[in-house]
Amino acid sequence: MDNNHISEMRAFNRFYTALIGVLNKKFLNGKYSLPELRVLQAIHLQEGITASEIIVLLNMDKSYLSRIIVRFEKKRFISKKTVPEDGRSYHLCLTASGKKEFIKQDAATHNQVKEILSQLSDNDCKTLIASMVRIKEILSKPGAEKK
Amino acid sequence: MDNNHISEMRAFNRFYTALIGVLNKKFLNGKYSLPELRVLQAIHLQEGITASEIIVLLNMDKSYLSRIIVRFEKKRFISKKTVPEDGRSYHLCLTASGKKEFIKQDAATHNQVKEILSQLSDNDCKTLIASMVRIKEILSKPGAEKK
DNA sequence: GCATTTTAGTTGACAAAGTCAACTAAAATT
DNA sequence: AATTTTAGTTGACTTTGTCAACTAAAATGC
Repeated sequence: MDNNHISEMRAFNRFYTALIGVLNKKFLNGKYSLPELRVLQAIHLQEGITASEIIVLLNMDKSYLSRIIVRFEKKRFISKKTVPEDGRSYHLCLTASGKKEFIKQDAATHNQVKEILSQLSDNDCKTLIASMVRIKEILSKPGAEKK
Repeated sequence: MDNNHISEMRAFNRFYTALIGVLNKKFLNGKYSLPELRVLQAIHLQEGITASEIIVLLNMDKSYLSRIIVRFEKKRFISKKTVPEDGRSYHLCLTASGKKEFIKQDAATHNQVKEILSQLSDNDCKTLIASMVRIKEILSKPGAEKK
């Protein structure tokens, strides 16, 4: 096993952590926290998702999630419908205003990434994205991402 | 500007955030927090660094850092020497046991990354690292990482 | 079909992480 | 010499996240 490879990957991890940190700080305009937005996104992507599904999906503490849901309910961004065949759980959906708010936030992140890419030459941009796709592919193969 | 590229980059960000999250959870054996380790690392890499330099380097709140330093001082991991030409600041150094502890922690992360890479074929590993290097290069060019 | 165990979600109490403003003392500026 | 800036500390606070206890419904096992 090549030590240089290990160092390189660690360097990349540091680099990318910092980058994402900056991105997150910028787009988190203070209104919502990252986990909150991820919850909105999860519901947006999968209307009717249940809390326990989100817990697995986002690897989240259930009490933490429960409170996030309560907050969004109070804001009328989320609605709950009891699951007919299971009286313990709820189907979560975005309300119209919840959807609107999510779209708005989502557009903001989109634009932020756009801004980064727009500073690159066409060639760099292509290479960048291709590299990202490759990394994702390689690390998604079985084994690499286990807990 | 290609919307697909933007989506790909966002997908990568989500993917890599999750990966780093898992890594961090694993190696943060509970003993130290991430910022704490980054502080140790900063001092390790640059013996005699001052608090205000760390603040810039790690983009950290000074009160937060101050308390981290106090904790490490109490553990005898860090020593302070006043800067001769500036009575307000201190040169920070790792003590022998501080260094030892840092090395230990550092080895743990190293092994963790090693484990990931060891699950890949030689080819995948090479491609992965090359991709990481390329991403870092491209995004380090002026403009892309500004606050 | 009744007793036990498991699961979904909520709540309370708390710990950890991070921020903000006020402060002290030294250095730099004018 | 007076004023402003800078380094670092401290107090008070908010946000973020965790843990364990709890309720009610569902699934399991005799």
